[in-house]
Amino acid sequence: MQLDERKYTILQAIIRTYLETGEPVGSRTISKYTDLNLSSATIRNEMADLEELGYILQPHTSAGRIPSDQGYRLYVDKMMEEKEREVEEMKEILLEKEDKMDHLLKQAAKMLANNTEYAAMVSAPQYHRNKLKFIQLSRVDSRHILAVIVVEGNVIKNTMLTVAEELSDETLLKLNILLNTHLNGLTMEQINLGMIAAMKQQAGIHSDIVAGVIDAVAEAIKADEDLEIYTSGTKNFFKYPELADHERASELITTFEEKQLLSELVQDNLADENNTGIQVYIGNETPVQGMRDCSIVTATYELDEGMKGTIGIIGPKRMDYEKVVKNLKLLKNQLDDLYRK
Amino acid sequence: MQLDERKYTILQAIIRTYLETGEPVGSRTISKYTDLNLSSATIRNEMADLEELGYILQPHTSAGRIPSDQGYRLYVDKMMEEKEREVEEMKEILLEKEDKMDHLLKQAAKMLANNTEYAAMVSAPQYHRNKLKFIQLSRVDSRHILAVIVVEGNVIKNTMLTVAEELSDETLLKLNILLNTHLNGLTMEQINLGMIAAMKQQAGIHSDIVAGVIDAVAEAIKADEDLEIYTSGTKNFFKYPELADHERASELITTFEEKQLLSELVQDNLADENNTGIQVYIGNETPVQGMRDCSIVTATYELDEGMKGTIGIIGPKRMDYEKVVKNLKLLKNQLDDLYRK
DNA sequence: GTTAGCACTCGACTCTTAAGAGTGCTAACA
DNA sequence: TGTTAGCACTCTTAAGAGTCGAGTGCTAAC
Repeated sequence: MQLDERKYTILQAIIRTYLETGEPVGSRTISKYTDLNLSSATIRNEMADLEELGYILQPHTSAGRIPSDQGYRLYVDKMMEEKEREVEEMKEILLEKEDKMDHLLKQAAKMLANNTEYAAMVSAPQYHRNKLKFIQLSRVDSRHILAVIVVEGNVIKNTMLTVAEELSDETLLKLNILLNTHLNGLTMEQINLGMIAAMKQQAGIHSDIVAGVIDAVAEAIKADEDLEIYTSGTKNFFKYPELADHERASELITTFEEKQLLSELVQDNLADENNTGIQVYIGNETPVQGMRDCSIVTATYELDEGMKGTIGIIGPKRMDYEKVVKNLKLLKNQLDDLYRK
Repeated sequence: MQLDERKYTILQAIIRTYLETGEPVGSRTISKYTDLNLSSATIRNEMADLEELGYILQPHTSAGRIPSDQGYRLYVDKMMEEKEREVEEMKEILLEKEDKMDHLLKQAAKMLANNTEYAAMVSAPQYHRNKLKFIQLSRVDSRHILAVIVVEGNVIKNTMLTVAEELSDETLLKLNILLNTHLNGLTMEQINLGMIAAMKQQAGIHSDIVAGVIDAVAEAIKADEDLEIYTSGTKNFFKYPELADHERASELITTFEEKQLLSELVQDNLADENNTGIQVYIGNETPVQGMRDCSIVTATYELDEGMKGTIGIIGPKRMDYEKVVKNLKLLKNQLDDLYRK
């Protein structure tokens, strides 16, 4: 049996209706809804075929049909094939140009959740194997030295070091030169024990400062490993009865709160090299345990210097995919452009 | 009518039983539970009195009684009066000494939530009216200047400034001196437009850098206003049926997610000068809208240099107050000691 | 002051019933 | 051969009736 045009039209009608109502869709509804001018009986026949093909399901005998994961998948794929949707009628999103990235991303998550009425997540950009760019030691007061470490991608880390006695300007300068000469432009792997020993020796009685700086450098470089993820719109789960029963809701909310569980999603996305931009996971396709009853739509954005991050929407399988894709694309573009202009 | 010893014993028995079960408590249960050796009929009489006094409620005729907010209040007050509970049998909490404060606090929230089975929040410490301590400009590469701003309490802010053309070492040094001379030791209020204008004039063609730094300083000083709050254990709300219905849960979760809404709580706590350490809000006493069906127990911790923060537990009114208080005290002490040893 | 007893109340649960939506199948029609 | 009308059947859902039991308030006796 083949999926001909008419069958697809009916499938589409079923899905659209189900997206709105969340209730199983009956043959009569479709008979009236579409402009095919077919009786409910004919629709019933076609529906039986669609069921046999695996695109729709019957929750129980004598209920209407609901789309299966496979059905959604077909629908989404077709939709994505269509020409890039115009984004014109969307109301302008105001991403205020805050200089603090985390504020911006928090705001982005919130906006996504508000616009779509689903739950949203935004991951901070991940950096690729960082090189050290610059180290600066400064005296803050007689007992404290501030070490500022700048890593490729302009990630900055500060550490306050405590010293037993005040350092002279000269000593500070010497240490600054020592550190920068040895370490600039190096990656984690390139900084080895031999170098560290040599530097400590040169630093003499101030070797503890060198040690402190090295620790901070290590931390600054590996900082990308604990991934920052912002979420918003948790309460939207309650808007969809199929997600809102205690057990499911509790699981979803935990997954959403324990942001580490979402990192799978981010990894999955960033790993996919030929990622065209938007990724849709339906039901069991999800890489995130505990969201098997949901659909997840994600996009990958890229800031300057190869820093990539992920934004995503989590909602019921009967999600308004078009709206969601539109929103994600829009935000993705905004983020892509952010540091490019 | 007076609340005599026997009435209080009965009230206590009602509350204790209700804490466990969450079900209205009947007279027969109390008659068996306490060692007063009173028949259910007598208990019924006393209960009628307690109800008249406002300590307990009847959800409907012919149901048992549940404690009123006033009842809880009495119970909690009496409990707090009792000698400081020993904390001995508590299993040791492992607060690994991470140097990153936010990690530590996140972990603290998680631990609280796990230990108590309620939802937990931890606010990052707030600083009091900050003075500028130190400014440092450094050249990162030919087009970028890094401004590091250190504020009293060793709060550090970094800003990357972009310049049209490379600055000489000499210019940089001059700017550094200019900024530090004018601004060090000043508060937000003390930096006025006249000063800024004077500095810009002295900076000549580099006045845009001065402007950039001033902006960053403003932000660093007011940074305490957008308060960082960490939460954990949202799913625990689902453990208590009285909080788990859709409407309530949705509201609670939103409140918990929109951390700004919790700031009331923190403010309320920090404002209270003669705060002995633990604060209990029952039902309507809460300063947080949308948590009127909950009880909230908070503690204030204090790090070095007068930096204060709040930790808290949010749960149903029938909360195990003793356990919660114990946990909060323990964590408070750990945090208090953190930078003191 | 305490208790036993009794009538009464009211929510929770179970069972039944009816309505309604929707199906599959068959037979007739174009 | 594809489409449609009709009908018996299935299954869910909502409403109603009845029962159970926990718990109360009140009264009268100890």
